[in-house]
Amino acid sequence: MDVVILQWPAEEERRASLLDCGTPRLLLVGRTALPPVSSDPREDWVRMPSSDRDIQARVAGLTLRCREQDSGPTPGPTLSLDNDGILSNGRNWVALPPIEAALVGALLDSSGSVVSRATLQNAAWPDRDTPPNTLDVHMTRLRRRLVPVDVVVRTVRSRGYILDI
Amino acid sequence: MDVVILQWPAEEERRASLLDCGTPRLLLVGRTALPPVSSDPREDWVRMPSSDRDIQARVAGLTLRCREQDSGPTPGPTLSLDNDGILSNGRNWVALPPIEAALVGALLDSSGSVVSRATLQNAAWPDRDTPPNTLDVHMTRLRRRLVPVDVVVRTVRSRGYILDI
DNA sequence: AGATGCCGTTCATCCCACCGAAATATTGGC
DNA sequence: GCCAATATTTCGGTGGGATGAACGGCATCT
Repeated sequence: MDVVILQWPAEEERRASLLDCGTPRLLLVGRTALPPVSSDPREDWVRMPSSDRDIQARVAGLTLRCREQDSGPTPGPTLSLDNDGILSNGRNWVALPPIEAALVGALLDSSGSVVSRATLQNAAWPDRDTPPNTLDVHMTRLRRRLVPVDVVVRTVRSRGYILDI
Repeated sequence: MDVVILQWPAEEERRASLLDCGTPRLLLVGRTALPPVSSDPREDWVRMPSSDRDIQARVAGLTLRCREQDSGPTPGPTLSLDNDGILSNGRNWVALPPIEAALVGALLDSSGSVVSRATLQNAAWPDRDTPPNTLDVHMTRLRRRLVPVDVVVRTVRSRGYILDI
């Protein structure tokens, strides 16, 4: 887990998204900006300008702190899908309708590798076959629903789809 | 729990003893000193010289972080239901009539996962079965009553209900 | 007893999430 | 530019839930 370094307050939105997925981050605080106050142990900041040595030290501290914490009770941002179609990522979650749950299930099973359209069709409609476009439609809907939990489905043209967290 | 401010590396021994008793501390790092690298979330440091504003921000961050951590691994606001049907969330509370209390009880037992309609029916009417719509009506009333205590019951279509805090 | 208020039940109706299909738009490879 | 693959939008149908209203039981208050 690497520390992400970003500008503050310029990259405020990026910071928010990193916070959501629990990525450790170091904010470089502009000369006149107000430093952010956060309770997140995965965040730190330095007032710019600052020596490389100090920045390295902050990064090292952050890394240590995260490692410590990850080895603790919090196993880290895990993506999981339960039997009721609840997909949770960290503290966020969504309820997926049956078909979309089946699709995510198939994508999750082969997490990290591409899943073919045929496999997905089979997972979602085991006992029937559908016009090919149906899958596309459900993919679009699924993608929309996954936005709040910060999960992305990438398409690999003429090969299939793959999950990206 | 107050933050102790001390010089680094001059007060190295004092730092060690504060670390032992878990007191939050902010090290003022001398102009040429090497910054300490620590995994302790109750410690922070600033390179001197530094503005009061920045030091205040560090102290505030440390304080927040400690408070968060002290409140234990359960970060959620304590939601509890007693035997008299009093549901309290922080300093807010409501009195629930017997059936609604039973419903909340069941939802709370499986907090974090979906509770089926069947389970809820069984919790609310253990010795008899009701027309399915009865549950809906009680759910509607329950929701209305839960607004002031800031608790939401989400429905997971054709699966059941889940508590959301 | 009558009045009042809370609770539980049922009924009737309305809303909206989910799904499938078809039409249209966009993208990528050649 | 052309074609194939994929995206997106729209529409209608279906069924699960949500909601409001009405009724009866039961307690408390006057």
